[in-house]
Amino acid sequence: MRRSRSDAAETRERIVSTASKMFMTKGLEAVGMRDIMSAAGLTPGGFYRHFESKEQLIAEANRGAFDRLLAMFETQTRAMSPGEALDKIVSLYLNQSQGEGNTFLCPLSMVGTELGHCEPQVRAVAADGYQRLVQLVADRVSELGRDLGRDAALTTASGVVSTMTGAVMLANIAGDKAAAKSILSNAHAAIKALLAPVGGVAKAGRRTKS
Amino acid sequence: MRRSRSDAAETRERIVSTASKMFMTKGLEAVGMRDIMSAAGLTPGGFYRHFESKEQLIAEANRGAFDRLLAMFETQTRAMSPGEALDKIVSLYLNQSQGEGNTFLCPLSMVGTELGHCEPQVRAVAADGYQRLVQLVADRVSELGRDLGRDAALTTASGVVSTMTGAVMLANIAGDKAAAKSILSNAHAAIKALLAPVGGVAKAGRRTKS
DNA sequence: TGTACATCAGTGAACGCGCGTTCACTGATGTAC
DNA sequence: TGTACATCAGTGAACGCGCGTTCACTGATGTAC
Repeated sequence: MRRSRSDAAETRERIVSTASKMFMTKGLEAVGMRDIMSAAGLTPGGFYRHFESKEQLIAEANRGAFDRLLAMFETQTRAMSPGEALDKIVSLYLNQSQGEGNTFLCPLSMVGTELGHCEPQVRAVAADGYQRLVQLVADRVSELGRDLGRDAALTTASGVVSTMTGAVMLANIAGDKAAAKSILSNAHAAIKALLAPVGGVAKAGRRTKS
Repeated sequence: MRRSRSDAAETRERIVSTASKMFMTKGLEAVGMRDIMSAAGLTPGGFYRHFESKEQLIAEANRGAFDRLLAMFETQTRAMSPGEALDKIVSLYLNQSQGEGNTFLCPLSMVGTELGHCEPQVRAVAADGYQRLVQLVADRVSELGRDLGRDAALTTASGVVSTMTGAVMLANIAGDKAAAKSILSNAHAAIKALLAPVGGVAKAGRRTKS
């Protein structure tokens, strides 16, 4: 039975956001079309009124996940000093999959190695998400260390993002909760050490503009 | 036609090592039993004379990959100073998937997020591999900074491993070779910065035992 | 505004396919005497 | 050492299943007059 245009648009969004959560928590290949559609309260056939293929849904679901994650970082750190903002972003990122209601999950750390084997369309979304995440961090790093060049800020930010994504991925593999916590707190310490010379939040050595 | 026991043992090893390479480069779910068996010069049915299931093969293939990787690190850094050894290990790890003949690939960075969704048996192998990798790095860090406690060395090593695994995973997602190289060299710089205060190889600040 | 018709969101059964796995079979290897 | 037999590594067709996708269909929505 046909639905109104706004109903249809709502359905489409519901499919994408439902799929996004399922893909992040269970993996791209492990989640089937029937799983997604029934979780969205629909039957399988309806999917193809909205999307061309599962591949396209994966691309949109990941883009959506990046959008939500980055927007959340922006709002959560609004009006914070760059040092505080960086620490908050790192904390939020590292703990993304620790609690129960994990509404903001990053594709890079949750399904990163699967993305590496996807079609160019999907990989482009992932590569773009990575760039946006690095830029978000680099902006704060730039503010923190005003004497730093643009390149130095991007280099530092890239290192921070590698550490964060790696740590969350490893924490998801770790058997027990304690091992996961340990990986994450070690990564947090490493990132603080990385940011310290810029003038950061760490206890250790500080170096500011002149 | 039955083969001798040594032939059979050889066959078993060939299946594991063939599977290991294929799993690392294409992903665990993307590689089918027929692919593996035909790459090993066999037909599908023979598989079950050696293994109980694909799951068991995944576990063994990953254990083998860790064994080879860690043994390679040991031999490649034998008789090096701890600082040189660390730098060599980091270089080798970061460039594992850059060349053509990638014979030493780490499951954590190649199929890490897929491992997170596997059965406990497989996750245990991955978690153990992670611990061994951290220990290998921590040993060198300990040698480098003799005044460092055991815990501090492990913490630093854990940070280094998070950064390495994240960087290689991200480099595998990156569209072009240049972006990949950039991610890897930024990660290398971050790790040097992390190791510098221990008394490491970086140009920046050095701090040794009194 | 009311009516007639085209559109199309959503249904749910069905399609083809490739997956992991099983199985009857072959014949060289290993074993018992 | 030679012979008879059991074992089992490897074959390749087949099984059942779940996947992504297609399709005829339904009926409310949108459109034309």
